[in-house]
Amino acid sequence: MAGPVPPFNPLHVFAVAARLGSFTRASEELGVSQSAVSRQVAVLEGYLGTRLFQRERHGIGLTHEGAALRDEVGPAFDRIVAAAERLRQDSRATPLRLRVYSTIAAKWLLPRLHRFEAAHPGIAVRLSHSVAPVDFRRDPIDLAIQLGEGSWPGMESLRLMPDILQPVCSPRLLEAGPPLRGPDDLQRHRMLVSRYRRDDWRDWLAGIGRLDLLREGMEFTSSVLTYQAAVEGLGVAIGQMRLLDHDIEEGRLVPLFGLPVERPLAYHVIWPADRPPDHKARAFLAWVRAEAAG
Amino acid sequence: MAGPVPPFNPLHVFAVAARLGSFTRASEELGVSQSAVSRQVAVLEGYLGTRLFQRERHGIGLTHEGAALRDEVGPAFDRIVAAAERLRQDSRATPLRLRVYSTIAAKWLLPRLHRFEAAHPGIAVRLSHSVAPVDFRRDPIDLAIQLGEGSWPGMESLRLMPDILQPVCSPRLLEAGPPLRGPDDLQRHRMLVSRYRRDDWRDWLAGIGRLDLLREGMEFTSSVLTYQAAVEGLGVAIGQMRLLDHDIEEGRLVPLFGLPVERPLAYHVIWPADRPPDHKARAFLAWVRAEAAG
DNA sequence: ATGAGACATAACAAAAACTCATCCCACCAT
DNA sequence: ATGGTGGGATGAGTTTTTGTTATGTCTCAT
Repeated sequence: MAGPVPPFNPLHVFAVAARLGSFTRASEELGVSQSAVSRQVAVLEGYLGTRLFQRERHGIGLTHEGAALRDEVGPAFDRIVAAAERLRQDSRATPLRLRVYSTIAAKWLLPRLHRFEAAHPGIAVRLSHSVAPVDFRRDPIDLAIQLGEGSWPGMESLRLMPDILQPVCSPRLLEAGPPLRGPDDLQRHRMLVSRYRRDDWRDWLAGIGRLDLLREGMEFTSSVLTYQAAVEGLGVAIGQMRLLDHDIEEGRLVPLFGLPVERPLAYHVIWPADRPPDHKARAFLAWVRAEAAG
Repeated sequence: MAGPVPPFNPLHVFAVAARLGSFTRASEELGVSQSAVSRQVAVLEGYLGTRLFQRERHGIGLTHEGAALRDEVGPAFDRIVAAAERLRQDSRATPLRLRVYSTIAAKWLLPRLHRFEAAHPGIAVRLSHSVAPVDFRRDPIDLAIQLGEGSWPGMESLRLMPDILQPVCSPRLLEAGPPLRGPDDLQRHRMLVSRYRRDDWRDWLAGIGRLDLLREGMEFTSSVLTYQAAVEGLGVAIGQMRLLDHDIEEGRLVPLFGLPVERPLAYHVIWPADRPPDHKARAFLAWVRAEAAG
């Protein structure tokens, strides 16, 4: 049963080209360039030592050998493709259910999720959010991302990234508004606050030893809104730096003062200890860890 | 009929592993490392979003999905492999017939022919030699390599490489024998001559303007023997440099005096003008040209 | 406990596949 | 005949896949 195996990708490309009778149309169906098809067929011909197509005036025609090969491999590939596709569909029917904070979803996970989908086209992801801690017995959830110290009773967890605080504002505000050279200057600016993260300003000010600067701020019902307000130049928000890399890279926000403060809490992926992660969950864990690290 | 296609190599590796029930044994059958099999299966599982094997105590077992997939793709791959193999065998049944000088065969072509076979496993090569010019009407030959000026009546040709002459000897002779600092020193050495290339010494000496040094030499019935005599330290041979690169690289021979002389003749591949090269001949032409150039 | 067997994983290297840009060639409409 | 068009081939360079080595983990048998 051993022996040399033929190159399967060229064979498949050949099968498609033979079915359509044209390299160009095969390249369209396969979503690659015409050049790629031409080359793959040439590779196969080199491997087999036979011409499979006659290159003719305006087009191609199968040789005798080519026709014989197509009759054999065409149906076989159809079968393989169908079987794989069926399995992939079945698998997508039971998606991986994630629960995350909406801030994480909007600012961190969604912008990179396309990469996960590309790497694992068979795994569908369903996201849900809530501010309240997840209850795995009640909620139909496989994995959750939560902020915490890393130990939840009856749960296992994987530490993703720390929660690092630093004030941020729009570059326009920094240029055009009252100066923002040091924490003292915050007194001349509006402080933007997220309802569910009221302590962030306190924690940061405590971290730099300037609790005296704590004031009431303008409150929003979610961190996403708060950051959006900062982008719009409405004031200075206290930012979770690991979630804002995109906004900072693209110049919508700038971090202020160079005084980051790391909170004792960190983002973790958690799951119930009595339900070990299945294949999909493990794939997501490996991926999300790499994303958080890189 | 379009749609995304699954990765075929991982599928094939999976089919083998599923049939054998072991990654390690699959790796042996496929001639790759165990690690490669493990990774290919992991790629496929990632693509499909499903576990195909249960990694168990001491070994693996197919999951439900894995078994279903194997039943579909296993036979399909068998069919593809069989069809390709059959074509390849058929094709090898009519080998490419080459006629070359035995020197070219031994010193240049044979040492690199394995690369051609690796690139075109479907093309079998049959070599024959003769000193006399090829007669395509009489000899059952597809392509020949011959020395000449590049134009043969009724034939097409591809220039391969020039014929460059330079004396060579064994490094031992150079060290232990009488000195060989310049052409004059040849008088104190035996000159080795090939019967069919008697003019080589004359041409070289003429090229450096020292025809006065021409003497009788020790004659051998082929260039291969002549070079072998030089390797054994029996004297100084007049070498065709393009054929001796291997011997020189590996220290069996050293070129002398740094005075190469290019003859007006060059090695060409030739074929009858009324029989254009078929697929195999074209493959060989492309390959041999690249080898001669690189 | 200890070592042997079997799969997983990280880091790196090689080979395959692909792309872009450009040719070449046959056909067709001016 | 001339230039446009459709279809395939090819050179050069890049990206993806595939593979390797070395090492780790886990389980079983001694």
